[in-house]
Amino acid sequence: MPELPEVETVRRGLERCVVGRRITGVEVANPKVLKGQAEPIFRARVTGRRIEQVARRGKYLLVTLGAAEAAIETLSPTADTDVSFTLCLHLKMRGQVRVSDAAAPIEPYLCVSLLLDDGSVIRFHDMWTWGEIRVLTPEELKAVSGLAGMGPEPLEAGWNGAMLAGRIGSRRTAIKPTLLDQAIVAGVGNIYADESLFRAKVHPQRVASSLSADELEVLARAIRTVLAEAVEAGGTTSEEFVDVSGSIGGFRPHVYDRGGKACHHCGTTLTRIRLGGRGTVFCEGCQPLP
DNA sequence: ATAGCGCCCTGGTGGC
DNA sequence: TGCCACCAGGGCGCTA
Repeated sequence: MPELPEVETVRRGLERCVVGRRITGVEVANPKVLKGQAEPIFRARVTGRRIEQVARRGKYLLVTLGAAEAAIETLSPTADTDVSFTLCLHLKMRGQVRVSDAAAPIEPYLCVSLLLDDGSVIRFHDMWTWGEIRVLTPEELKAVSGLAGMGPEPLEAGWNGAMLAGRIGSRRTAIKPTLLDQAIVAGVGNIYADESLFRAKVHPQRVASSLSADELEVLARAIRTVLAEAVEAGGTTSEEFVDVSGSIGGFRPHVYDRGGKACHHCGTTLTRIRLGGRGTVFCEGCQPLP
């Protein structure tokens, strides 16, 4: 569920709370989220390092780690002190990142804790354990397949209809599942694909390559606007998403998860279909097929 | 090359 | 009322 706005909300929270802090300890409660990275490697690469910056690429959180502190270095003999490591996180469907006092009660489904030098703790929770948290070298980071082929950031300068058109090329798939492809546009998931199509008044089953340049321009702008509004609101309102302090977001979708309810714009009952294996909600009144 | 599907996982729900 | 089958869903990797 966490998409670009939710991941960006978490990024901002981490930037505010943990940049400059040093990681003094690691607790792995559920190694499944390490996705095959050996626990001693994870531990050694993280321990003693300073959190330099927190970036986001699509739905990935990328935490840059600085040099290890000499005193702690000796406790981590396998740590490669010459390499700058990146803590690479993906929340997938149910992952949550929280920052709290180390003495605060532990929420359910805790997977990894990173203890910090000011007495706080970063906790990674994931009910489904689909999420990922690994510490990677620059080479390993480049090899992350999802990052390597990722499409443009829709909130950055240069994002427009022509860029979207270039990514879509001659694709014959429906526009909705096309928007979910991270190689087309970074960070859009099921919620914001539906919301963007609704805002752009584009039917989700339109063949992607059949959209005109004008329609793609409107759609590109709709994606940007919807994502920017959701970032501003601190992410979508859902029990499944909270920011680093545990607060839910303020963005309320117009169509997502509202199948069978009235369209906010025209009152038509919203239609729910399955498209590319994903639940899809749209308004037949506002988003007609041409 | 590209599209579609199964897989990972577990809480909530609808049906019997 | 209780139990169980089934559904949701991001992204990777395999298949056709």
